[in-house]
Amino acid sequence: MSVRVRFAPSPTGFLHIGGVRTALFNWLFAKREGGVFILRIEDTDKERSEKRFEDDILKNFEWFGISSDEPIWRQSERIDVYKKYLLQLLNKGKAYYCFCKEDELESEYQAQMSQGIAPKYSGRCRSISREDGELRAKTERAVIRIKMPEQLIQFTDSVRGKVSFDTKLFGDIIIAKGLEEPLYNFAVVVDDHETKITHVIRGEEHLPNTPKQIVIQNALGFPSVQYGHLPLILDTSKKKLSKRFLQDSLNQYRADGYLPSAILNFLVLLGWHPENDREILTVEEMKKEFSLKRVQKAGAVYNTEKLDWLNAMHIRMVPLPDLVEQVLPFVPEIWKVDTTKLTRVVEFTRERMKKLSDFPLEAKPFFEIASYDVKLLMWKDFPLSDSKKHLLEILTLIKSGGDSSVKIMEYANKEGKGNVLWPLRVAFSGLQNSPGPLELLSVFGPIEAEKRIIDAIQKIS
RNA sequence: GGUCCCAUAGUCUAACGGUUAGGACAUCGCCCUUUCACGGCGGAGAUAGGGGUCCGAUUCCCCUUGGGACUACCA
Repeated sequence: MSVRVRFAPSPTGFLHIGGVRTALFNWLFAKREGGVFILRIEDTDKERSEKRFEDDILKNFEWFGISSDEPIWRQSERIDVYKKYLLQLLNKGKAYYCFCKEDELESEYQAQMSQGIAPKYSGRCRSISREDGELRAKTERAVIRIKMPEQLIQFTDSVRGKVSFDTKLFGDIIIAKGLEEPLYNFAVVVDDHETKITHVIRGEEHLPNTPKQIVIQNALGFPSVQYGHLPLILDTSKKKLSKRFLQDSLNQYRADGYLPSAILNFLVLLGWHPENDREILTVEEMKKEFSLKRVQKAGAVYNTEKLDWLNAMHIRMVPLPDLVEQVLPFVPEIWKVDTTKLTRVVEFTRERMKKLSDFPLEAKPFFEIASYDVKLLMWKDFPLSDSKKHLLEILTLIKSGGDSSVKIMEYANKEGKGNVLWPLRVAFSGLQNSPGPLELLSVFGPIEAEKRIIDAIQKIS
């Protein structure tokens, strides 16, 4: 049987990094196994689900290059199907209507909790007959509960191995707020079955839901699926990272010019590691090498220092013309006029960038000179007059034509590299730190060079 | 409180029961170098504690400790 997996976000908020990682692991697993990856929108919660959130999720997936192999599945469009299965459970006596009031239940739970017992539903409405239940449900507000069999649920998790839960602690859980309003645990089971999902790969926070879903699965007579629970992504104090933080960071990364491939590379390493020691991976390599067996059990602290490094590495892997394209959103309009020049500048600055938004800063000296203090032209303890002398000499070298950079290097080797090249670099960039003077010269040419050198000389005198 | 899960450096991680416990990020130092970045070389830094099993435990078992998730008529 071929592998079928899904990623099932609920559109109650913007897509966050944790979701991207879960989706990535599912997607990679499917690709590796030659299977199918499905995107399912879990919008059964009408109050909180919003279209704009769904749009955001889809838009981001496109950016990452992760796509659903089949049409997107929306729970809100499947209400009839859930209803069918709900009825089936009701008819078989495996589920029943419950008319208990929420606030009464609440105080019951409180009482149980204060006695140190796990709070659970008493099963009071179990005794209501099918007919009575249905009748009352027409006029009275009712929820549907599943009869929880008392048993030990055991399953083998792909990443955790054998896991077991005692259903005695659960009680009869609510699976729907009525025939038209299925709840998460129930809808998941139905959807996974309807879409023939073979492997459920999701975050560890879902581990306690698994036995409940297995019970529902059994009641419905569905075959079981293989579960795999991914380690949580934690903050520096080892707590599960907040959705809010994860959402903001994804938006921030996009705005800062992190490459999707670098983010994916960073995320895949959060809980997984290839067989060798290689860590810089392209998406294609991830697809080839991913395996559930090598997924970590312990939670991973989210530390983005490595993301910066990975992003720098990925920036270097992008072919130059593509990189120019990608850097464009960060380039001031006036710099876009000369694309040949822009390309050369990108070439000289790509290794200096950690993220694409670094480009304007790194590229600035190629286009314009910063205002600077005359003292900056001084090399170490040598007098400013030395700098002036060297700049004057370079000026004549440039004016004499030919390959001026060769001549400048010859001169620099004779006079001392720092003596010559430092003031020249400052004259060209006006900066404490910048690319080398010859690189700058090769991009903006002799005319601009002469102008900047003359300005520097005038500053000195 | 209850149930469940987890435990190698600051962080991400590697190690069919036998390794000087490996790699990467970060950090520090040196080199390269006109500066910064890049690059190269090197340093410091870890198996939570205690019991077993075994000729031999990072690895298997138990306990302790610590951390976390879940505990909705949300997903």
